[in-house]
Amino acid sequence: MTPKDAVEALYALAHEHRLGVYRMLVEAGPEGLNAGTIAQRLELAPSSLTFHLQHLQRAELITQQRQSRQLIYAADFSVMNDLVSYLTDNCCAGSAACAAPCEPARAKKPARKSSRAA
Amino acid sequence: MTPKDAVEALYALAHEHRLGVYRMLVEAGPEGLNAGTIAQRLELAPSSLTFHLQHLQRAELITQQRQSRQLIYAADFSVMNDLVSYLTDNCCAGSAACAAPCEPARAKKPARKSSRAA
DNA sequence: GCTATATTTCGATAATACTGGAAATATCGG
DNA sequence: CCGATATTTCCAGTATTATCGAAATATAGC
Repeated sequence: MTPKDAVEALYALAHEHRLGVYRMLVEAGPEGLNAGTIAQRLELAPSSLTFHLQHLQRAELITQQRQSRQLIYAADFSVMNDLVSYLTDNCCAGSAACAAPCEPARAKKPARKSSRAA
Repeated sequence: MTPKDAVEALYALAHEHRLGVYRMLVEAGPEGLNAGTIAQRLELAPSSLTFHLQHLQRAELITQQRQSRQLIYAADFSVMNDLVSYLTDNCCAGSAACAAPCEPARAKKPARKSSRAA
C-alpha cells in the first residue's frame, strides 16, 4: 500500500457519515445493505449518501452490487487490512504496544465467524 | 475511543503532508524534529506547516516541546494505538484476517525493542 | 409502453481546507 | 536593549468538500 493509497483510505474514513456508513456495513456483514436503508438510518439525503459512497468505493473500502432495483453495498476488508498493516508498519516504530499487537486481551468482541474465508 | 475521536485522528492523517510529517516523526523517534527541519524536508512554507502540525496536535498524534529557540515535535503513539484498535475492533468484524491479527507472518519489520514499556 | 420505485448525476450553494506572505511572539547571544 | 533566528498567528486568496433539490437513469410489474 502506497502512502497515496493510505491517504485515500484514511480520507474516505475521515468523515462522520462515511465512517458511519462503513461501520454499518461491517455490522451488516457479507449481505450488505441497500442505499435506501443506509440513507434512512443516517438521515441523509439520497444524493448526499451517493457522494459519500463514491468516496468509499473509490478507496475500494466497499463493494457495490445490483440486486434488482436496489444497489447493495458491502464492506470489503482487504483495504482495511492493508490500512491497518500500513499504520502498524509505518507509523508505530518504537512503540512496543503497537509493534506487537498480538495480545489476546485486545479481543473485546467475539468476532463472529463468517462462513467465507476472507 | 469515540467515533468522533477516530474521525479526528483519521482526518489528521488523511493528507499527504500530514501523513508525511507523522511518518517522519515516527522515524525520527523519541527525540523528534524541530519545525524548521520538517518544513525544509517537505518543502513547505512555515505557516503551512504550522497549519498541519496543529491538526496533528489537536488529534494528540504528536507532542510539542520547546528546546531553546526551536519547537520539537515528536510522534505520540497512544492515539495511533487507539486508532488501530478502533479500526480492528469496529471495522473488521467478520474478516478472519482482521479479527485475528496475531499472525507471526504479519511482522514484516523486525519491530525493534523499545526500552520503555508503552 | 406506462407507472412506480431505487439510486445516481447534475447544478447550485454554503462551508471548510490549504496555501503562503507579512507581522507578531519567543528565545538567544551579545 | 538590540539584532538574529525560529516559529507562530493573522490575513487574505484559492481550491475543495458537503449538502440537497431536481432531473436523469435503471429496473420491475402490469
